[in-house]
Amino acid sequence: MATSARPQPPDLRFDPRPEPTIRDVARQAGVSTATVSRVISGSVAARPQTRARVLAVAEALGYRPSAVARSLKLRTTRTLGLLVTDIQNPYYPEIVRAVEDAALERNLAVLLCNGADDPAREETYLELLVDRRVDGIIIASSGLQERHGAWLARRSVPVVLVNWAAPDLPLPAILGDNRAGGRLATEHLLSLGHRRIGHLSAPARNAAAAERLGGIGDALAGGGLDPGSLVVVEGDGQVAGGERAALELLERMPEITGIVCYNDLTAIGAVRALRARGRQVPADVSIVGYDDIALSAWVDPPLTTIAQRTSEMGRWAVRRLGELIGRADGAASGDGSRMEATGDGVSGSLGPPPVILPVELRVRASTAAPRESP
Amino acid sequence: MATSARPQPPDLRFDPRPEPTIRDVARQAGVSTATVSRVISGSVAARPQTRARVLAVAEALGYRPSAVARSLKLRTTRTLGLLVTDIQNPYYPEIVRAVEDAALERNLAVLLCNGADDPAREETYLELLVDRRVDGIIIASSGLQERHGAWLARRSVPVVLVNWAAPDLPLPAILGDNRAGGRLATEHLLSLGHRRIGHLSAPARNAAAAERLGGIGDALAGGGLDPGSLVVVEGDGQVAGGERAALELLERMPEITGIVCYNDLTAIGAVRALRARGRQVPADVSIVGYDDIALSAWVDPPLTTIAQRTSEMGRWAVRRLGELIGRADGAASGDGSRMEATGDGVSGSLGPPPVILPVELRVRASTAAPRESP
DNA sequence: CTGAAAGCGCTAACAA
DNA sequence: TTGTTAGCGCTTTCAG
Repeated sequence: MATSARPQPPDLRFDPRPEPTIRDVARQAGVSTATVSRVISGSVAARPQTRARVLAVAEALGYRPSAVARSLKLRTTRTLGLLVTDIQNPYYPEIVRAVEDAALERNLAVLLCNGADDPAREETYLELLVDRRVDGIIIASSGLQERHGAWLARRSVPVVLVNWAAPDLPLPAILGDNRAGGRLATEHLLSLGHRRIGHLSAPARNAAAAERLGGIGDALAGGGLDPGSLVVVEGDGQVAGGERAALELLERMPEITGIVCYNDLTAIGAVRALRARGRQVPADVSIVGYDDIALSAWVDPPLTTIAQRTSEMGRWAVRRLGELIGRADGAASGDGSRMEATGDGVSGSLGPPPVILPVELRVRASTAAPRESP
Repeated sequence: MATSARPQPPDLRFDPRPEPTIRDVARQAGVSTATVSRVISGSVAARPQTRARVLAVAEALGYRPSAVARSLKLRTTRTLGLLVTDIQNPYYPEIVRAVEDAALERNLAVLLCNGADDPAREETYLELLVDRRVDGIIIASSGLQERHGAWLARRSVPVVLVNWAAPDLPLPAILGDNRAGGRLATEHLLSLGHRRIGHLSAPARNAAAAERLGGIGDALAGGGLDPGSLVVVEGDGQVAGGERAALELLERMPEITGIVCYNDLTAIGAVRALRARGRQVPADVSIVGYDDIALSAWVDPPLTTIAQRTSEMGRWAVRRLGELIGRADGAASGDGSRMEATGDGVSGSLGPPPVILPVELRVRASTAAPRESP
């Protein structure tokens, strides 16, 4: 048996060999702890001899300064909290990766918090992060304002938003140009000759969904179609919801030839639904996704989609948090990213407008001209 | 412009309103900090009146004890490190989720470390975790022993392994029964009538790959076929590698009707390759994946695959780490999970053998009887 | 039941 | 260049 019934038999415990402290090093090197501290941090020059001795002892002992003690003293933990909606949604690992890369560059650690679509859990995490005195929090969980607006308003830690913006709070935010994305997707279908277009959206509380819908309307109007006639069915941003919604869309609009989806997962669900109803993609119906998650290139057919600059978002968020914290510790310097900010600049008391990143149409194989072009 | 050129204009900084400390509470409540500490932690009973007063003040001030100070004093950070191979590989978010859930239950935080397939980065993280004095480390990154065996051997923190086992180190580990998985996948193909079977594996340094291959051999032998005749092509555990490898497999074995893949990603690549060569799945060739990631149900065709008990692994890892740490703080109690341990028990000096979790064949639509059943 | 005091491991004045 | 000292915010003896 690997799992014994006895609670913690002795051999289960890890040998608690304690880490050497700065005093151990100081003692063995015959200097004061202050000197060790200086040598290790390199903040103040020490006599080469002393320096060498301290370093040697530290090395021999395997001394590693305690970040805990240092945090207490320095009042900074060099740790970021990252709260995401749902780590199992393939979009979020991309953000996580981007944030983590940027953080590691500045040797910040990231406490990952997976909201798992549960407001109570989100709150637990928000408090946990404050308790742990993280230097800043990155929230990639749209709609958090509705659920925790009060907390956000009285927060005691810098917060930046990724992939959404809080409508009523002066929080720095970065997100893709959702309106343009919706428009691009739709224009693509129009240019292929589609005229009977539907939309699979996300729950209305999702601001991005509304924006994208707006963009779709823009494109329709631009193409001389009536935006009011667009049939919209609400999905849930997941495959299952996309499938369900697509089925309904087919009932309500059997003659449909093009579908713009809220995201790639929804699009994948739509493809499944269409197949289940005997329609080919793209031969019978074209489908456009959104986000360009890795997955979208792997499915059959590979999805035409709107690409977001996810890694740029992560990078920006970490950098921005660095500015807010004020500790000018930069492995900073230009990473070559140029970001175009839109917004009227008349931001009232709401602080600078969110940074809006351009999006891009990525044409793959889920779209084609409709069977009978008019 | 959202991003100003001036470095950190004043309005960019976050108002550093400091958190109230235990002394603030003590002062306002007219008691000593010791009393506040006792009331907050509930460790020692206080006079109801005092208690109420302290709680009221704490509430009013929005006092949240500093986990940093507490960590220093208590010599425990209530934080776990989780090192994964690649967060962008959809298998890992499932582990992350499981670990995180289990950790949150015991209110432990998780420092996420994404190795990103980079040994140097892994090492950086290992040291970072030690510096931060995490209470334990979960490593879900197979093959780490080859890269960081020395570090693992002299580690000063409890470590448990998830989804792999270190051959030469006495580290607690939990993983799926890879040999059985390989066997199950193959037996499934055999039972459908397949006789010309190939295998798309992962790099040989991957111990799981070897085990699975062994299982395939077992099944072949059991079915009266010569295991030596199995054609194996090495992929990379990703879609791209699977695609490449499948193409090669087709060249070397054009008459193939069944393919066992190292994992689902490889299987997805194989499906793509087959299609590219004009072969239908499963009509012409059947494909079996491994892992049962969410994705495998969404692709076309939905993958027949081997399911691992990922969330059980995560849960176990956290629990086991709790035992190793010895701090008997349990939101513990039975979570109903029963795990069957195999292994001969003759573990020599290598500690208890790894916990081996059973795996399960999940039949979907990527497998069928071969066209011409013999 | 409560307070005084020491100390977790580190850094930063301030002196020397 | 180096040592002494105080203190970050908390918990925990030890007295009272």
